[in-house]
Amino acid sequence: MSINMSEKNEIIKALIPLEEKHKTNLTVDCVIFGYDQGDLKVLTIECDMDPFLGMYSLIGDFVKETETTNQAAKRILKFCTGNDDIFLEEVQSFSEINRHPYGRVITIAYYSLVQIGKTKMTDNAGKHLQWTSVNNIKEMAFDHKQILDLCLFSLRRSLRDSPIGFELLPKKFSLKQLQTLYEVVLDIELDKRNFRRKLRTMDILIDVDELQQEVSHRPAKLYKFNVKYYESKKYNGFKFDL
Amino acid sequence: MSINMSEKNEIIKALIPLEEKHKTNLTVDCVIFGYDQGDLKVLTIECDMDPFLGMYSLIGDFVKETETTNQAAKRILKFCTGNDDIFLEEVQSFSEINRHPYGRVITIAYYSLVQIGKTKMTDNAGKHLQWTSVNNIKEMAFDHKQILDLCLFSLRRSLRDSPIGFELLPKKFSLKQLQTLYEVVLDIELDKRNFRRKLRTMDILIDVDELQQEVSHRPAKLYKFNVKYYESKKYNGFKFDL
DNA sequence: GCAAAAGTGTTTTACTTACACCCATGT
DNA sequence: ACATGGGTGTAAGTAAAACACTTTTGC
Repeated sequence: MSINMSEKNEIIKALIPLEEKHKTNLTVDCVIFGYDQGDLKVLTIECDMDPFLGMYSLIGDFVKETETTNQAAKRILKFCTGNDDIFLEEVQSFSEINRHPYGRVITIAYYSLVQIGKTKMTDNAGKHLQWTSVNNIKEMAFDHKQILDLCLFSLRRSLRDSPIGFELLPKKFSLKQLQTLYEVVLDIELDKRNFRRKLRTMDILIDVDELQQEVSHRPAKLYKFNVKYYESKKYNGFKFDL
Repeated sequence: MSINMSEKNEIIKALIPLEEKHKTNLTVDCVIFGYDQGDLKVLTIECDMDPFLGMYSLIGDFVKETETTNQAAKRILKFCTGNDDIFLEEVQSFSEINRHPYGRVITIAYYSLVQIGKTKMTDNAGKHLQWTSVNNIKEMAFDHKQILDLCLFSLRRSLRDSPIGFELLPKKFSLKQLQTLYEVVLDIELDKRNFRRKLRTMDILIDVDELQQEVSHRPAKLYKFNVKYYESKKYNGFKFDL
């Protein structure tokens, strides 16, 4: 006696207890942003799934029974970049019925910010990871372009009202680097003197008393973000705002 | 031949195809805010599940195979309030392993804003729905207090930078009503004249040329929110900000 | 000494805050 | 006429925007 696939599925469904009936496939997808030489990048892989073969895809995985969605996202980040302790923020779920060719898959989108220099890219599992300029991505597999766009929107919003830009820069950076980051990601122009004054009055940078190396012009002073000071101030009515 | 429950579960698990292995129970939970006489309220039911019996609970349900999470939330809202077309916003997922006594259940939290006067409370399915003052809720079933707190945080943020306060008021309202709403929800004091000037310069209210009825003092003028005008302006660099 | 980017203050303008009295209605 | 909340403008202070030249380094 043999049964076909859809008969088998029917039998399985009948066996599954009531409280299992509503179960759904749940994944997380990570928009991993990096910043390099005036260019906002996102970590992509080539999609190996049928109607989207070869297209850019985000990095995601199923949420396991023993982990939270946050832990799933952190696991993916660790896998892709080699780092724990990465800035991570949940953005939104995506649950259109036919968003995935395999069947119903609901995903929760996260974005994270990494310093490209600190990531050891593990070209693992045969999948080729690469940093792709956000501006060069016109389409992606599944609904991943939509996910990317929303995460970018969310990043832009957060960039203005919390000090997360530093997550994309090396620990020590020049004021010019910081300003360019803001200009590139937000797609705006900033006045050098006003930008610097604002940072000065916010008082969240530490002058590390070092200079840029190997530039063919006057080297800039380097600073680092004063995390502790900011953390202590932010619960005392202080508002980051750039 | 008879088999016990855990044996049965093992058999079922073995039958389930690979891509089903990661399936999880997914629900949505709705924080339905209403505003009444200077008091922010939330729609609650009594929990009928064991360790939380009798405690306040949010309203939620499983996400069905044929609906998006948004549609699930809208279905719940329709069921509870009788209305479609309700302001609805996804906030965050909650996925702690043991957040639910039945087993692994991941939920996506939504908050929505309704005009209490417009809701026909359907005390359906034997569950008693009631409006409870947010300030009176010290604990809730499951992790629902945490969900409520986060939704309230999210509401407060949105209240300042988008014109959603109107969703909680009747179509026609006085400036005082609007100001009190802001004061109550944000827990701040506002200056009457400055508040009014700000609204005047934003130019998003229409004077409906009616007066308050049945008050034992000088009746206030009534206004309505100029949705169309706001929608046309917001893509032209205009920024709501209160 | 010249190219290239770093660094630095002042003035104007717009926005925010603080504040007190008269007005319209019901009783 | 009085109690109650509705309605209005101005002045001072603070934050944002606009703007140009000097300094340091490598070549």
